[in-house]
Amino acid sequence: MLQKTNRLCKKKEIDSVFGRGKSVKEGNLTLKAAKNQLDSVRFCFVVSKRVSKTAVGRNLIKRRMREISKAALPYLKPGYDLIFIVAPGFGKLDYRGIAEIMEKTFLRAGLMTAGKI
RNA sequence: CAAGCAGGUUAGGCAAUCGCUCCUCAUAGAUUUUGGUUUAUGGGGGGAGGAAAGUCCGAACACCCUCCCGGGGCGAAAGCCAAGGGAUAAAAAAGUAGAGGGUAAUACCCUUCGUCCGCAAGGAUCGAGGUGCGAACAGAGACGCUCUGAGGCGAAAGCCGAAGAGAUCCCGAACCGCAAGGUUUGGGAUAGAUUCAUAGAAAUAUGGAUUGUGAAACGGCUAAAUCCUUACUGGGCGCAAGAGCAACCCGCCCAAAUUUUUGUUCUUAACGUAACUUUAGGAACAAAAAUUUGGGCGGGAAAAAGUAGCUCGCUUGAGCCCCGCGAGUAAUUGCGGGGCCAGACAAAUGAUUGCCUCGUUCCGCAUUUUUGCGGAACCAGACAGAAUUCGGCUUAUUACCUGCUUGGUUU
RNA sequence: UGCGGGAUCGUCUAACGGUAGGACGCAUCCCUCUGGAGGAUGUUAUCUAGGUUCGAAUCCUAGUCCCGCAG
Repeated sequence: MLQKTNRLCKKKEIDSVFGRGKSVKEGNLTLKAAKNQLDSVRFCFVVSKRVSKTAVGRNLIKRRMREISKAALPYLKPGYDLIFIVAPGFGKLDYRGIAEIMEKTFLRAGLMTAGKI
């Protein structure tokens, strides 16, 4: 689990990222990124009910993405709010598959310099 | 061995690295609510289920409505107000239904009677009293026509019902019309085809039987799943209930500042005077009003808008599990002992690995079959994640165990 | 989390427990030199599974899917 300083929780802030953020799409994953006034990177994960019918399946995807984000945190540029939106078809992937897609997404968005997670 | 019926248990373990949340202790820091609050680090401890699910029921708890009791207060009295407690009686609405029991309570559970289903083990969302719908086809005939109603039966709902009126059908008469038909009027019928017995002079009444049709046939069937009554149960609304604080708004009070007005005192200038007076300006004090700021107290009814700010409720309760001794056929329950109990708030309980068993699939050998042994692969694999809390029900699902029934085969 | 509503032809909708109707579509034909308009004929449906009933779109139970409300 991420620390509280790396979580994006408030509805207002999420709405503002949706409004002014730039989006990058890689496969089934969409990333919305926007600058914030802080030194840290904050994450938010959106997994709709269409991805997985059960709460267990959705929580598993979110937990794995949080772990990958935690591992990637030292390599990322600070000062951004990030929202990951998961599209259907994501539930079949395991940990390594998700990590691969997220790494590609970070590189395409220009948030990461070294390609190591 | 096969098919089936009933009941029960289980829902992996150990370890490594990196993390999250709650409680507690220590250290360091911040801060005038200072044995408080809060931040960081470290030590210790706790951290999903049998269904956490569906939300189909029931309760606890909270608020509201109705009603009852009511400490106390006011009043000459009648009576009025009212903290608080409650659901005996009433209203309304919703539900329940063989009998008896269990429970906080239920549409749940247990025992038992009857009925139905099943060869059986067993099973059923069957069960108060009454009334009532029953198309089409088939059939002679399909719930039996409507209203008033003397009288009778019944605890009630309601039922039976002499007689009369209307309606429909059949038979007939008169009139109108070329005819189809129409109007008026008389009689009969409106539960019954055939047959038997009894009573009777008879009409008829009562009781029984029958072919065929059909789901159902003058005697029943069917209401939790379209009604009424009786008996029983106060009702509604759900923790996004509800409460407090802050903030905001309104009112009052206090303090300070500024402005304006008035009054008093002092002073400057001007007209005039012996002098007071008068006019204009300044300073000080007092009073009033307005505005702003700060503090305190009280309130926020209705409507509209904004903000999902903080805290409590919030997790130990009708608790759950095990053992022993009792009550009871049982569900359940009394006493004693021991053990266990998550509390987040965009929402923790995890991620990546290693090993061990439990399993699953495949292959080979032995065996009549079941099965056993060996090897390989997958390697805890299914359903599934607390959100106010419990008790049921239902649905989803892994691996197994026990008892019983029927049938087959072998001895 | 709690509470509530719904599912009927391709679409929008009706229907006391008793033959599932209508509109717009679609197909064919007529009309016209052709198309449109108009006319005629036809096509296609009760979310799923049990139950109550002689009989279920309707009533009951369970499930699936969709939608709404809360301060």
